[in-house]
Amino acid sequence: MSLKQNKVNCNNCSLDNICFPRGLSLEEIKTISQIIKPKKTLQRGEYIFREGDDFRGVLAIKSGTAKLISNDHHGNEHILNILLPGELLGFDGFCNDKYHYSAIALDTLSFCELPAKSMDDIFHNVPTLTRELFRHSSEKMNDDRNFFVLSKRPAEERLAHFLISLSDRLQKRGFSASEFTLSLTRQEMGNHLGLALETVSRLLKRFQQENLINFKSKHIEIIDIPRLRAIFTYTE
Amino acid sequence: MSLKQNKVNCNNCSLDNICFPRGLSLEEIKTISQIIKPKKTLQRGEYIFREGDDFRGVLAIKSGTAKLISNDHHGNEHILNILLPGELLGFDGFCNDKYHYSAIALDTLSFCELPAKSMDDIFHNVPTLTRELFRHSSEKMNDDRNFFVLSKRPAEERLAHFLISLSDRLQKRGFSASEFTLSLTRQEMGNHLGLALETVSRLLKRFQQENLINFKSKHIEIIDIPRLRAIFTYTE
DNA sequence: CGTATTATTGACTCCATTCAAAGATAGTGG
DNA sequence: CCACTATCTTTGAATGGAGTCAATAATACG
Repeated sequence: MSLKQNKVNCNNCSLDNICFPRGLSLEEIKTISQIIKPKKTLQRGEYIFREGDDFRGVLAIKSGTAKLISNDHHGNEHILNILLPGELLGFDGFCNDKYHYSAIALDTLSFCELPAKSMDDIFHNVPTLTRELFRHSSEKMNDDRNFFVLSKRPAEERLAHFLISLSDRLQKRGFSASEFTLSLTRQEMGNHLGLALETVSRLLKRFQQENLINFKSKHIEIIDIPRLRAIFTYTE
Repeated sequence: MSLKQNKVNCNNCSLDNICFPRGLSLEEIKTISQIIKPKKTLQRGEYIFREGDDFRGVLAIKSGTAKLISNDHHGNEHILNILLPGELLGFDGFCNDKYHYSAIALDTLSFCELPAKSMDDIFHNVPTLTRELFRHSSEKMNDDRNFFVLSKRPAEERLAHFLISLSDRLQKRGFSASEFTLSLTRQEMGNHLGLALETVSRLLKRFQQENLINFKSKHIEIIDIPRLRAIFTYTE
């Protein structure tokens, strides 16, 4: 009983300039292509990993989206972040050799894996990737900090920032910056932003009335990106 | 004109089991002692680095405390964290080769430096330290996540958590868990916790009335650690 | 097609903020 | 060493932004 594994070729990947291979030479990309485990596919609702699972490695979303969830002492779920294609997750696993939050597919999703057991090998032999991993990890910290600082601002700024942040990140990945479908309920958006679901609903309606966005159910079109961005960028 | 630099000896350092040398062999500690820049001393109010400064390296607080500050689009300061002896800072600098927040001494403070220019050397030659740096960085991310999740809870839970978190971290570093002087104004505490300074003042008073703490100006004594911890741990 | 989940909308409530004023503390110079 | 000033803290009263509750509407799903 042997399973055939497809070989990874990071060099062919459309995400090569934002994912693991970022900044590496062709030679180095060949090396890591042999280390990285080929992509696996999950359906909506399936777990990439669960809080408390053993650290398997740093993962990269190849396609689809995911939500990161942490549970607090009161049994409430907290959506820490939404991940898009090309984004990495699992850096928290280096501490205690286990994951500290859960990652769940929001769509059909595929991901690649830089295995934990290859990590020492990488540290020894591919210092450029090591540096790049620190850079990725550092970027994540900066994004989180930014989100945290904004989480102290009023509801409308938080929602505006969330939408613009998605738009920016989608554009960087070659998707439309102005139109997307977000597989999140109002409840989940509210949870992520620290708002009641009713508040999210009311604000989306207001943004639509002000001709900033158009939405139908989970499909969102941003009509006026600059004005939506201005909501959390400038004080009026 | 030559400045004499004292040599670092991480092996002699009282913080060796929580700082850079954590988990390293005696041999490795010797190696990094030659790489790490000896400690510098700052007075209260002086900057360790400023937001936007070039990345000099990852730093370790040797003695004293510091606050990390970020500015938002509205010109408001946000205190991201309070750092205690043995804690590392600067991991955010790997991204864009600059620091993304400021670090300011709250007391007379000294710190050591793992220089940015030695980083590639370390990645090549001291993989154990590389791994340990990831572990440190990962721990920081987990602490921040924990703080973030709690920042959505009511004011009293946030303040209780802040006090217990300081107590825990101080104890781990060999200081008293129940008594300390915190060089922060009510304004700064409130800023860090996302609360108005008046709210901090009122809550501290309530905690004192409930015999959870005793305080006089900036000196705080925690009388009942378990009950204070229970405030943010259990729902009643 | 019927049922369950999700979304909208309105009315009411509350926690924490803001405003304001007095009191305490620390730092400075005569 | 004390007076003076600036800063910080406490306390009370009023306000408001977002949450909760509740009922209806829309959408998704088996």
